[in-house]
Amino acid sequence: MPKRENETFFNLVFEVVKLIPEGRVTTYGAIARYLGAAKSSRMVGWAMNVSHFLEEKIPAHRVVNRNGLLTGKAHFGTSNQMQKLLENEGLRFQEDQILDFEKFFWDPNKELVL
DNA sequence: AATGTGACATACC
DNA sequence: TGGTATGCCACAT
Repeated sequence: MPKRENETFFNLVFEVVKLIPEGRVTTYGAIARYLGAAKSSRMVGWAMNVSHFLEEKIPAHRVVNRNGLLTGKAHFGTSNQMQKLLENEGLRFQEDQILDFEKFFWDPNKELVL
């Protein structure tokens, strides 16, 4: 339903999210910062929300909040869907939180070169 | 057209 | 240490 025709913040978000390597995760803030809108981290979350309606496959499960907490798990099919996907990529959890989060953290600002 | 809301992050009591 | 307030932008109503 969303018409992602225009190249907007959203599209950019998707671009970045799709670049997240398997077994890695990043945060809303990191993405927002990478896009030059550090204070628009909320929009990243919105983008993820909309991503479910998109035809493109957005690994939204690889995007978590700054605490490495699966805040968006509720938006996946089941509560454990998101965690399951990540576990399948080799991550471990404890109370919906990623263990060694920093270790798996993929910062577009670092990994990608502007 | 205006207002409210949201998968966050930061700053400030 | 922890709650409240604010920024930010797209989307739904």
